[in-house]
Amino acid sequence: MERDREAKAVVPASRWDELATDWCPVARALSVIGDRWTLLIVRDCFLGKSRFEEFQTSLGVTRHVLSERLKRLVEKGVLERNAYSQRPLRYEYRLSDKGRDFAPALVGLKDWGKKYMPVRKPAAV
Amino acid sequence: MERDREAKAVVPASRWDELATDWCPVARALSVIGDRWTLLIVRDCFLGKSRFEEFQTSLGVTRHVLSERLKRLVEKGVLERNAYSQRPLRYEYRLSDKGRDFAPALVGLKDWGKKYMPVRKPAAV
DNA sequence: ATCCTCCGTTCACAAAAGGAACCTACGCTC
DNA sequence: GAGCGTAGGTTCCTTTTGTGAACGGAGGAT
Repeated sequence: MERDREAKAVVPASRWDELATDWCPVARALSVIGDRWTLLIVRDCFLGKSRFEEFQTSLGVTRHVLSERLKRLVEKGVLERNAYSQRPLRYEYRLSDKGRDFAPALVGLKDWGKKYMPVRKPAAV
Repeated sequence: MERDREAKAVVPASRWDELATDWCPVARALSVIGDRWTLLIVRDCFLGKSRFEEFQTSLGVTRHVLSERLKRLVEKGVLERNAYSQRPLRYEYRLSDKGRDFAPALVGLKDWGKKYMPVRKPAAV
């Protein structure tokens, strides 16, 4: 029996969702992408990754959390979940227009990180 | 006796810190500002807020977490902690240059939030 | 038949956030 | 000088999240 996975909102509500109706657009943006892993998943999508295993090995996030974050991103319309294979029925996650339009914000983060968080190997103590 | 609060790194290391040396500048940026409250604190700073109580009442974050985040932001050089009063010894938190330079990223988030997360009162079910 | 791959789910435990009370140091008022 | 108020935290306990590792299912490859 196919359990009705698609049907219901699977990600439980949390304090996060309170931000979704905040007066401040930054807060509302954070209600969707404002956690460590979510933003990194989106970054990976921009880098062309699209599959569960790709995200998992790239990020080192636990499968549990990855699964939850992907569901949320799909729910919120940032990603789209499409079957890329019918016979072994497999899904991929791709940026929606909403997701692609996140690029400027990501670039802002990238530039700041590049400028203020340089990679330097810590000098031996 | 003045306990040596200033001296030691107070915020314990966490998985977050692993991101600080990531190859990706976005990840490195997230290692500093990549959590819900931190980014909102920074936003408040841009809005002119600077004191513990202001952040606390504005955000509704617990004092515990606020205290930790402020310490981290100071440690990481995003905020500066200055005494604004000597006799009752009180401190304020102000954006550093590094912090102020975060503006473009914040604007990116704001624009995205404004466009894709409009405030709409949920229709009564 | 048996192993392998992909995409998850489940479970027990560790880490972090939430909530409320408490503390310190000073100023103000009575 | 006792008591109240204020700013900036800290401490304690509970609840929520995240981690790590194992398991599952549906099909392919050998």
